[in-house]
Amino acid sequence: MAVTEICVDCAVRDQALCGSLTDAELGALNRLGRRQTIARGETVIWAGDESIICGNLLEGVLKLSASSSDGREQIVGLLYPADFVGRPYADDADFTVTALTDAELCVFPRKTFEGLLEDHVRMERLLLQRTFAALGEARSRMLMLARSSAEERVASFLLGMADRAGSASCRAMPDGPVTFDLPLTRGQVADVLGLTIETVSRQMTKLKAAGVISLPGGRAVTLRDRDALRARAEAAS
Amino acid sequence: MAVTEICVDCAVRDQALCGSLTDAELGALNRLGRRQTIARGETVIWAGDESIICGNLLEGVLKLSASSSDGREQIVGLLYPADFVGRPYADDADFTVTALTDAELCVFPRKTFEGLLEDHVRMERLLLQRTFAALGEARSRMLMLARSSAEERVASFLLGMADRAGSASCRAMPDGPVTFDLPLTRGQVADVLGLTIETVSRQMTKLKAAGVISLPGGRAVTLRDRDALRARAEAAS
DNA sequence: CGGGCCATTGAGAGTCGTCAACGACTGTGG
DNA sequence: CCACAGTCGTTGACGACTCTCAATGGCCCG
Repeated sequence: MAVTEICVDCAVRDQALCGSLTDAELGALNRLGRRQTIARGETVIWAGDESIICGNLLEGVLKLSASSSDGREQIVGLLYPADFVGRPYADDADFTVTALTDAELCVFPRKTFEGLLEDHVRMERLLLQRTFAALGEARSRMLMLARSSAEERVASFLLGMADRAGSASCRAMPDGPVTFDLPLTRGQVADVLGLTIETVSRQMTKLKAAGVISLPGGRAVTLRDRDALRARAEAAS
Repeated sequence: MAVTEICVDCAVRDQALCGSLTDAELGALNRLGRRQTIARGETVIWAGDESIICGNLLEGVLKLSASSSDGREQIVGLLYPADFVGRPYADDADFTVTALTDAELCVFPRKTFEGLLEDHVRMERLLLQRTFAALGEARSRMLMLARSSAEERVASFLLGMADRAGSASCRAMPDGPVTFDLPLTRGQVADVLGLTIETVSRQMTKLKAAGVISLPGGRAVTLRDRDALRARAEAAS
């Protein structure tokens, strides 16, 4: 069977929604979608605009953000490779999607994608499951945003980012020191955690002073004492 | 055609997921589900427990709540009649579901319900759409919880509750004074808004003092000046 | 070398949480 | 019928946490 052009080198083919499709089905997909590269800082979808595209993230990190009329912003979700992007079955996009790093997407016109869902029930079911997972995650974050202190937020954020980075460079020792780069600026971390830049910075230096983490420079972070960090995360998930 | 026993007097039949089914399909449903009544304060689903049931809310108001290990609680969603309850395709329940008023549910064993979804694609699609809607709502609340002041939260909460209550007693004048009963105690309002009882109470009396609302007694609220309330809600959805 | 952007640090102020007291209302039992 | 406890809501005093404003220094790039 001829392999599809687009999908053949897809880095996330078996983790994304398309993993539910057969090779034959992928061939059809190939004709409908296209690759799209995005530079860091570029916005793919604007909240309030017509919901035109859906797709999968292949590479990079995207932010999903909401903002109020007077400019206050909140990042309501981060998207990583293999995550689904977009809002099927709605005329308008709810949130703004912006690239935090250079990124690559595999996109479909929304209507086309809805047709795909209808033709491929397994894919629709997978999307339903993912949407439930995203809903659960969003609700967990509501607890954090509403009830956690700044220290708890920063600590649990670092633990979460370490899990994500750690799985990539999968290490043998689960509790030894880990070093990784945050894909976010302090300002973006603040937008995720519902804090200000200054508060995030202060909490980071506080954790450093306590010997729980190190800040080698740039956006690198080293977790020195994960248990201590977990203790400070308390309320978080 | 013989009408089904359970579904025939269902108050939300055409608004809930079942609205997508034919009469024949409803007949099958009838054998699988059952009615369940819940007293105010009773908990239907405990976070962390096995996810056993799914269903539709027929009557009453339920809260969906998350709590941290040390007891801090946050209401992450409110459920009204015709809303879907439960978490298909997951072994454990993510959140606790508790009745705020006496309530009535139409429930199915989770596995049974998953089978229903597979057999009735239109229902599955409807559930997907609702889940996306719930996700959007949860994310909007994240903005509120992270960035709004106490006054903004209370004002937008009152506007939201008025919309909900107002549609029931559908009035001709869209901006005249409305009176309605909150189905929540001050403590529960605080849990929804991520505040404390005292702060909610103070904001309410502040709005009353400003002539924006009245508090006739009990849990009744009268909106006197909706525009002023909207102005104070600002950042909210 | 100068201009941005980013991160850190300090000082001060404001909002909201905590603790506490009190009144209204309800249901219970003597 | 009344004392009583329990729940709910309000109000006050106080303090802590976080935001705001401001200054500084590092780093990268033109």
